Amino acid sequence: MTTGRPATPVLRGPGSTTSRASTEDAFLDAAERLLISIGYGGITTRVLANEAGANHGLVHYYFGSMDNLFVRVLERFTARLIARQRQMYGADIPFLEKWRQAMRYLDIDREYQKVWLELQALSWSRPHLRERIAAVNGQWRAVLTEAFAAPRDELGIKMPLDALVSLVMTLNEGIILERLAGVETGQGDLLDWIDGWLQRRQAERG
Amino acid sequence: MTTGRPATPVLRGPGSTTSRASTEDAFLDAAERLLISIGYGGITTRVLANEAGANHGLVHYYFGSMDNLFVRVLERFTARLIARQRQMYGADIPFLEKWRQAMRYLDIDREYQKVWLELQALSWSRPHLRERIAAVNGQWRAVLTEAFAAPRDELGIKMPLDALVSLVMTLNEGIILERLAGVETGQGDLLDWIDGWLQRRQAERG
DNA sequence: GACCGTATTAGTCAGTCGTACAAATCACGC
DNA sequence: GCGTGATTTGTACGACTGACTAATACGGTC
Repeated sequence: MTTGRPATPVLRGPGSTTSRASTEDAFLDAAERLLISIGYGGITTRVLANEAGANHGLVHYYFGSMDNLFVRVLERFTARLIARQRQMYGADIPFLEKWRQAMRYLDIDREYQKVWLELQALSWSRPHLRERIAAVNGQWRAVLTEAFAAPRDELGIKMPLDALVSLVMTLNEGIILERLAGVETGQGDLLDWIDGWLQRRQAERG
Repeated sequence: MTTGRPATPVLRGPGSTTSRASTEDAFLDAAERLLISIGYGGITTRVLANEAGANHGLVHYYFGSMDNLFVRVLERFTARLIARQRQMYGADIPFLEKWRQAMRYLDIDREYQKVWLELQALSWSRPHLRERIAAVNGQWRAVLTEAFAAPRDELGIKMPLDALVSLVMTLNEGIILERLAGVETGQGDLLDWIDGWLQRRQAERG
């Protein structure tokens, strides 16, 4: 498990809400692990509290509802990966290298992807969650829009930027969805072809 | 609701299992409607039986488990749409027309898509369902592989067929996933660009 | 009309659920 | 060392769950 942080005791600062942060984090860490392993359907207040090593009554005391806690897990996890992704795309290396790194991340980040899709599935039946889930989608879209604007010109891609970003977004989401269902047929062929296409373009243009 | 069939009383044939089929269908129809409207998480034997107008004990009598019933819903629904899709792709019209019809279906079939993704989400935490869900994915893949083999040659697409099919599959799945979360940004631009690209190719080659 | 197997019903079972809440505990300023 | 408010605990509640069972209704066959 690369994502869960140890429940390090936090140095108590002045004021009143001292250990609150660490307990909240224990819940968020536990929920993250459980979303990855058993999905939201199997998470009850008692199961979650047991995993977090805390009392189940605290879930409502701190978060009000399980839904709210779940969304906080996604938002915290997303912030980590968005920052990493922005840094990667901002590096001063050829675009082809960035693309390859992004495809490696697509392979590595399966735990985040599970959390993201679990929460999406939850939002299908919980309309009040839709907005916050869509916001996460929007953040990823913003990262890709920034990252692909310049390479699009350099590689001479005629497709409008919005269309290109949607192509990459849906490609990623489709691959994630299939992999979660245990399907990987043809994905390697497709990603290999894209890699070759980028190589050729870079050789011609760059 | 365009998908649910009315619970027409079936003419009792000889033998013993006479009205069994109609009761089973009532459950499958009800489950289909409920998967679309509230998702699998909200469906219990009693809710389902109420929607089907039957006794909740019959769920186990007929299907053994809710999971099994859910998968039968998906398989029945898939069979309907696979047949329609094969017929459409088999017609003697230009490929561009077929593609446009497929994109119309992608817009119309949201109820099926909801059922499909609900069942995929269920399979994430139920390993024993994975195989049957993956089989549905395989059926769609087979349809696309047949449908795109000839057009690929005619339009002079260099990408390997498996890669091309994965591109179309993941594109579709990504669009479905985003739409379920209420996100449609850029999809129109992308589909318009693809349409234009196909027009140009057809004009040059066809 | 008696018979038989399937279809159907109502009801029971042992659990689990989210939520609420009073009591206990804790940290900390004074 | 006491008061105070935040934090944590244990317990209880009513509702609900999937699974199961025994009894009954029914439809067709002799």
